[in-house]
Amino acid sequence: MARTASTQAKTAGSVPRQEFLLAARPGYLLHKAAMLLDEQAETSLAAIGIRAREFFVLSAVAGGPDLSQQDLSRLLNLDPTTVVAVIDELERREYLGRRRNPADRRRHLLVLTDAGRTALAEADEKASAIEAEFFGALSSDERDTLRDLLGRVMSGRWPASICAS
Amino acid sequence: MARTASTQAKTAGSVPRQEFLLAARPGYLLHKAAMLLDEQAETSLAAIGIRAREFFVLSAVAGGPDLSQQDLSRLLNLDPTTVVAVIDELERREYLGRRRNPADRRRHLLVLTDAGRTALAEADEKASAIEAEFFGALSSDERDTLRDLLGRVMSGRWPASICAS
DNA sequence: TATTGTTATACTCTATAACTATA
DNA sequence: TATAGTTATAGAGTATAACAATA
Repeated sequence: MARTASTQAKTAGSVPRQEFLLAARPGYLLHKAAMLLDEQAETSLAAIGIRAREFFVLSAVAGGPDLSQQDLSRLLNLDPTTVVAVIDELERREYLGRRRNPADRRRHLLVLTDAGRTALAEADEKASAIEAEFFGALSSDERDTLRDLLGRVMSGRWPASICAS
Repeated sequence: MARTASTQAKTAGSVPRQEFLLAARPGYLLHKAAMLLDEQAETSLAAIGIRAREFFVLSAVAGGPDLSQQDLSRLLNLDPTTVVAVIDELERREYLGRRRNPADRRRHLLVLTDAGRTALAEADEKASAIEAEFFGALSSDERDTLRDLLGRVMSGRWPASICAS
């Protein structure tokens, strides 16, 4: 874990001075908030022995066995070789299994095990707790608004493999 | 640049299926949107030969010469050793200079040169263009709302060195 | 005794290219 | 001829520890 993270928590102030112009940019706020959230998520999930990216993969695979490893790569912004490594590890821990896809024997069907589903449920609970803490300054309505706005920003930017149409 | 990025743009769909549960989480939306924005920012700034982190440092230093390198580390979520490398590079290109701080001779005063100010102005324009494109799906009011919400989330999480009180 | 900046170094993560098997 | 997954390897990025100068 980065040394910057823990130090930051201790020296946290209230609101930045006007001179720090980046803080006025929605883009930088998005970047900075995501960095903080990523750190907290990684720390919190470490308590149950799961990396954030592993949680992402488990969660995506839980949606159905139809996502190829390359789909996961595009969806989760992970290099294809990183996906291999993550799935190797998840398979080693018996959270999921690779089966051949009969429809296209180059691809794998990724299927969760019961242990995988249990781990995912645990991680999902942690994720909710992290969000509750991280977005704690916002009311429930405001959190919905934030989610809608970010959803709109992301609209049209998801890979085709997970889209309805 | 990640291969996932360019591929993603080409295969972009509209809105994720319900089965991709992560897409319903404000936390994951924040994470994913920031990844995309970071990629686009890096690509766009590369056109003028500047890294995103270099832009961040230039912008923070422009606010005043009172931020130490460790302040920058905490503020920008960069390891202290990374800050040294970034400033080395910016100094080599004569965008800024290190002066001894007479008040505390362990610290440096980081001062922008005219060339640094010019580069910053260029980068700032690029940044505005990136934001205009990235948040293009939102109205001006909605963009303000997003900025306010993220600002509230970040409130109390900035390092003391850039805070007013 | 603690802190700032620095260096050297180890480590992790990511990207590149090549290969196998399938289509 | 192209694609999915894999491997090996190179390269970039990050963290760790130690040091000099200063407080």
